[in-house]
Amino acid sequence: MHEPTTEPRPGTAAWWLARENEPERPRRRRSLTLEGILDASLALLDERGAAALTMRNVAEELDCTQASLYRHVRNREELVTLLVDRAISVASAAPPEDADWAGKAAWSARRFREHLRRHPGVASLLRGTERLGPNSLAGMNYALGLFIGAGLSPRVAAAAASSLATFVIGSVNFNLGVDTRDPEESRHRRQLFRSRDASVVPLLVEHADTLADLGDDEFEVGLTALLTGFRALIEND
Amino acid sequence: MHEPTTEPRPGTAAWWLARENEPERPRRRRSLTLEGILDASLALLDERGAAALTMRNVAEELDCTQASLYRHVRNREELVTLLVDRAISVASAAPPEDADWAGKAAWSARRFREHLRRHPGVASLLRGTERLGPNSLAGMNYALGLFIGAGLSPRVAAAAASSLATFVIGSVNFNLGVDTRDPEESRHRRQLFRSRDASVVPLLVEHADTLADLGDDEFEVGLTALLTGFRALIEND
DNA sequence: ACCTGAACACCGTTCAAGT
DNA sequence: ACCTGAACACCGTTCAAGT
Repeated sequence: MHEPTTEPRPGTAAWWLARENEPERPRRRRSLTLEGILDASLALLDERGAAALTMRNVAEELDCTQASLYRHVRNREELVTLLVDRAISVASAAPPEDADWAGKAAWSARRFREHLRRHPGVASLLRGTERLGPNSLAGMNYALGLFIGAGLSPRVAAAAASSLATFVIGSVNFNLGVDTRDPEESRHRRQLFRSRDASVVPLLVEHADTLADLGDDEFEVGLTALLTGFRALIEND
Repeated sequence: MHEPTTEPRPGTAAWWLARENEPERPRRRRSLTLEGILDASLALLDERGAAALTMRNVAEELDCTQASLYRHVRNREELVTLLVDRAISVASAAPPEDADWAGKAAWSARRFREHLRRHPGVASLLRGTERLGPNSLAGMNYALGLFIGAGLSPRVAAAAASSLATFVIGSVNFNLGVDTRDPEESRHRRQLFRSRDASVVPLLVEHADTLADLGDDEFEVGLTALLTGFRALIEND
């Protein structure tokens, strides 16, 4: 079996593996570093949103040319991959020791969600990307330990951890462009539901008010449902 | 309260509402129609992927200029919004009548997921967009009916329906760029997990093989967990 | 050895000009 | 009244040329 000639896509397992075998790029005395590029990118993302994360803007932030960035990063996609993994690390912190496994999982899920809602730019980059960077893997290892410790088989524990992460990330992205703190949006929603054809979608018309401002309810209901379901899996194992 | 002067973003409740109050664009005898544009876009999406869905390519497919498209669609974003809602309709079909509410929900979720996996382009457009178009609302109404019929309060039923949709969409997008039928990817994953530092992520190293090919397990575990959790919510109501 | 300026091939969007 | 050609202001990426 010989080495594949095609470049692996950033973010894939093959890419992270290939990355390690490359000779480390020599440290420059010059100021431009990968760390610096990621710092600037993250700041840009928080201040001006995901659409503003362009190579030109990053370069401008760092007072260099776009071409210089390609000395530290092969692609924009590679930059995004590294950025996402770094941003994830901020969200992973140890939950309170005295909680049980479900309490710890809920605590981490809520914290991760809050982090993403405070940094919507990061959240929107997170959609659809694989998460195999070192920080992502650390989080995965933690969740796996939690569920195995609770009594799930490794296989089911892995699926459970994955499901939970999928749900948290999905719940953030669902409301992304929508500023839920903006009362206008919920007003428009109510108006939309109310004005539908009652013979086609009767329940939306009837429960328009309830549906209009679900807010965090969706997340909490889904979260407890998942954890309750995991608990049931343990008892039936 | 006067009309807002800012244009609502495509996909928001305000946008769908405003759309209805506009005078319908007169039917042309010319061949170019909104329907035709959406047909061509969907074909493009399936054949060449989400990245190929550009105004230029759509125009080329229809033998017209890019500018002509803007006669039927205000934005690319608007085109995407309409496209997503239309694509959703294909996935919504009536589940078998003899199943209970959980069986019906599971059937629909699996069907929706399969549809999205067969059309990854649609799935990637789906991330992060609001889903308030007529077909999306029909699906929402159906799910709401299912959960209310099962005994949940309208509020909890709405949150449950939302959670389920979030999970299904999230589960597809997680594996997007990754061709899971490609054995190489799972091999690389196993290799990645195995070669991690066992003092940092011991569980990933230990269970590398299990983690490498989770496949559809993640979805099934999450799905049954959610439904089990919903059932528990009913009994405690 | 490193960085730059300038270009290339793309985007979405607009609008005067044609028919 | 409708459609077009051509432009505008952006993208990501590359590379010969400078220092």
